[in-house]
Amino acid sequence: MNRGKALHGTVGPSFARGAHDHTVCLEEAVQRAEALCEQRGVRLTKQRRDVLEIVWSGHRPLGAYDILAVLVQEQGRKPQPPTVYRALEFLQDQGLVHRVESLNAFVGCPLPGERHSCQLLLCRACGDSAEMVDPEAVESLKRSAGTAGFEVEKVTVELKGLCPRCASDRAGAGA
Amino acid sequence: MNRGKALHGTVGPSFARGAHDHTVCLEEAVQRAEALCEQRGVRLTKQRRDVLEIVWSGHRPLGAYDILAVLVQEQGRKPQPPTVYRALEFLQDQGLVHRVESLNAFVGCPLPGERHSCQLLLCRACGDSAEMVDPEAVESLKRSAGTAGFEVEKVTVELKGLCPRCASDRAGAGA
DNA sequence: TTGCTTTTGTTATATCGTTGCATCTATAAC
DNA sequence: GTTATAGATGCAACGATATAACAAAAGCAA
Repeated sequence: MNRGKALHGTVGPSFARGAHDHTVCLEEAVQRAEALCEQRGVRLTKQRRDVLEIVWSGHRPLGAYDILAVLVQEQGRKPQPPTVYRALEFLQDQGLVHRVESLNAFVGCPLPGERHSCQLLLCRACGDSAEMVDPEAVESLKRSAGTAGFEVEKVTVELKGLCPRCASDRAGAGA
Repeated sequence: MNRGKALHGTVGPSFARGAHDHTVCLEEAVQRAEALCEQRGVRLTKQRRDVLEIVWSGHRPLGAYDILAVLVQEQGRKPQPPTVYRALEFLQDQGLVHRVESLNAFVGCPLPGERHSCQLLLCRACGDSAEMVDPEAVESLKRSAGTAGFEVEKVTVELKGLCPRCASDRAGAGA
């Protein structure tokens, strides 16, 4: 878990730490979600939990229709797009998942409950993502915008590039 | 024009400066585009120039289908989506327009030719946008990502909130 | 002119997201 | 327990965004 961790640098089980036990990773995410929803008096229904688990099945952002496909595969019923989008909306409102604007996709948030604007690292090679917290950058952005008279409400930062693994693979291949 | 201007703070005819002569603004943008394309030996065809002018008809990001609608309205012919997307792709490659990821829309770049990652200010009330340059923030982001072993190739920053005009309108309304 | 490359036209289709309304389910008041 | 209510889900249709594949045309150079 990340509770009590200083909010600077990469957070969550990002590719920065290499391999990890994803079963545990997923379990902890669901437990955090349960605790938060309980605490806030909102309902983490089966649909919502299912969608959360699918999003958390990896660290690669998933499209709404990817999620839908998994739901269809896993269950007898045949949910429609609104089902998925509604669940995602709830999860976003609760800060449990982030929307990745540049991919039209969704990814689990390793820091639910903490008020933060997230900075996402997106690997263009393997598709994996990680969340990073850089308060200085965010402060600088807000300051610059403020100088221009702009009142910032939401900060979206997405960095595209190569994750450590893919970068070294590329280097190793002689590129 | 912005040539020679220090690359820090808002750039272009943003809402930071209030009203401006947009006819001149558009003309200069097209002239910059022509000069750049000439210099690079690429072709700013009629289609591409038309799309550029439509994008630059205001400072509000336009969707591809908005642009398409204007093309249909202005011309006898009836272009199809690929026409617009191809023109937009060209203009993006040449750094003449930016894609606004969080809006699935496109907006003219006031700094073509300069190598920069753009930080966009997006007003949620009036829809207008402005471009800002904050090298410190970008450096900080790259540094943070680098610490995690991530090789940054592209930095996307979009700030949503209220532009000066809309912010003061709101305040004036007693809100 | 001829041949080649680049651009545009055209049709169809893929992908992403929402509206509107009916139905069901959990919760609470009685 | 029954019933009223709000919240959640099911469902059908649709709207918005984006691309694939191939044909035709336009620019350019030998």
